[in-house]
Amino acid sequence: MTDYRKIAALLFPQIHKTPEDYAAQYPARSLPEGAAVTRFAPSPTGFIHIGAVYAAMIAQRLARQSGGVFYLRIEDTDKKREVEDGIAQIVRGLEAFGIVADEGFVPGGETGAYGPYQQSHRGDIYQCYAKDLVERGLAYPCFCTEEDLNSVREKQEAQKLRTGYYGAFAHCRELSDEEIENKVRAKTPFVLRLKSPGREDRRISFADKIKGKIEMPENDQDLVLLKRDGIPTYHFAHAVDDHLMGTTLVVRGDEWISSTPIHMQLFQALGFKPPKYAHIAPIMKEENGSKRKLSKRKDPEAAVLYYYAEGYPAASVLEYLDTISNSNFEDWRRANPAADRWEFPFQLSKMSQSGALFDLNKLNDVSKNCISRMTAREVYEGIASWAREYDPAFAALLEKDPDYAKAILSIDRGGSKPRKDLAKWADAKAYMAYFYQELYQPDYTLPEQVAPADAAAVLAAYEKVYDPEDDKEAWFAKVKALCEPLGFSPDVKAYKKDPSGFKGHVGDLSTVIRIAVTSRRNTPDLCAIMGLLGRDACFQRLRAAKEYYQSAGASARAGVK
RNA sequence: GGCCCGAUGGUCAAGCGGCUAAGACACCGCCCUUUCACGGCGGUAACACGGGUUCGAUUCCCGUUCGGGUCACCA
Repeated sequence: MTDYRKIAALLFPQIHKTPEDYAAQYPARSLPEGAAVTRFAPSPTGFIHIGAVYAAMIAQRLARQSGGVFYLRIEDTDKKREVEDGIAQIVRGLEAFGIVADEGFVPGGETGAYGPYQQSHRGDIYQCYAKDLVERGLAYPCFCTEEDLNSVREKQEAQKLRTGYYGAFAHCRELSDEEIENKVRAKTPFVLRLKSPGREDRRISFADKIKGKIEMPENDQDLVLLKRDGIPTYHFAHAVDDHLMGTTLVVRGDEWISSTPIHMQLFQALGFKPPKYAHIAPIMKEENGSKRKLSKRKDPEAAVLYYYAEGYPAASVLEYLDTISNSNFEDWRRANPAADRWEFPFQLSKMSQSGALFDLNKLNDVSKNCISRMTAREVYEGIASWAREYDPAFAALLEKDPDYAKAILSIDRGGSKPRKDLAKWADAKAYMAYFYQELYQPDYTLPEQVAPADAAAVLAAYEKVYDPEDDKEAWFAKVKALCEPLGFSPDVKAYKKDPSGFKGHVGDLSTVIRIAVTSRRNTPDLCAIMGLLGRDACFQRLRAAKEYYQSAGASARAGVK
């Protein structure tokens, strides 16, 4: 007859607390009815994955929406994969997207009454529950070596049996008290395994909040609870922590679905009420015609830093993620363009069952809309702070005269039909370049239908009438007035009906001026641009272009002869 | 291979027994327009396949195929 208490004491001599002690230390939370306690529980293994932000964002939303708590727990039970500064990277990465936990790890440290929120600091807690399991005959030490395990697996494979440590293959289940005592005394390393009460021929089901009812065979594997070093495995830590911390809803990637039977079993063995689960489908990437999960290793766009470096505003990435998470988000946004995204009534049941391909086009579109809703000041701040890090020279240029930059960004901003030129801060430099002498690179290439000599004539004439004081109407009236004497039609429609007799229309003519001033065929309102550039710069550019076309016209004539 | 999950246009997706099968992004055309952008209008484009159930299947059931996940002393 096995004496479980004796074995437990032998295995965990230093543990004196009991589960009751911890139950008292971490009382149930007093929260309003229906409030969800959710969490984000990453491993500090390097940069934050976009999928992690996605999951964290959903968990946070669910907690906030229900008046609950969202906390950040660090799952650092695998020292091999741990990365230096990992925790700070996570906290900072989330903060960059406005995700700050209510509890657990937050910028500046750790907070909350249910900690520690770092698994490596919870060793005694796990050991205590492990000891309890041993005392109750639900867990046992396993002294098998890696080689033992391998040979078992080979045997199983040869016989085409399910592999793993279960049933009759779980040799250490049968160890006598004496054998255990001897091995422990001899300091033989061991892991602690669950004595699984499950049976493969029985089924277990649970109601996933996203995927609905999922039915699977029970787990009958004697899973490792504590590793050789005494550190818990994910499964065990999950059960203990989420119970003690009062988690009511676990939001996690759907790669965990297949281990949920294990978790249900663990919760039961420990006497805990299991949380609800919401398994979210991963964000996918297309490669060579097939889908696969965005990979941290292979895909730069998996890293949240990528979006940051490209200059996508955090708000854009979040909104993009919102559109993926609930397909009615876009409709809601159209109906509530100015509303805070927190006001959107998010529903887990509206989440997609299968993974969505990451769509850069869509991100760009969402981001353009986001940026178009911002004020010039916000856009300026966004560009400047991005540039400080990724394009210091450009940042310096902007910061030399913030008001000028803001004025540029104000052109056609606001109103019901705002421009949507910028998808990311990195687009700003090209968009603004011609406003800065330091960045300006003249390019006088004309549209095909305009001859250099005509361009020269247009500029020569325009130079004489240009008045920086003109408002938009006066400005355009002058451009129009130039048309007929120079052989252009002031009326685009009339020209299109009958192009004969004209060299072009006002559009062509103003294009000449536009190119002369900005070296661009397409720009926002030219009058506003010239106003910002100032009279000196405008005259200077107008003249330079005119001279260019004059000499080009001359050489063209020379060539013809 | 076992076990799970999934399958509507190029992408994201509405749909939940009877619809000319929404909408968004992308693409194309037209309109507006001094250019662009914005906006408006329109267009190309989809229910993976085979069996059932039913008066009737995109929708329900079963197979097939395909895609994804998982089978660690990693999370």
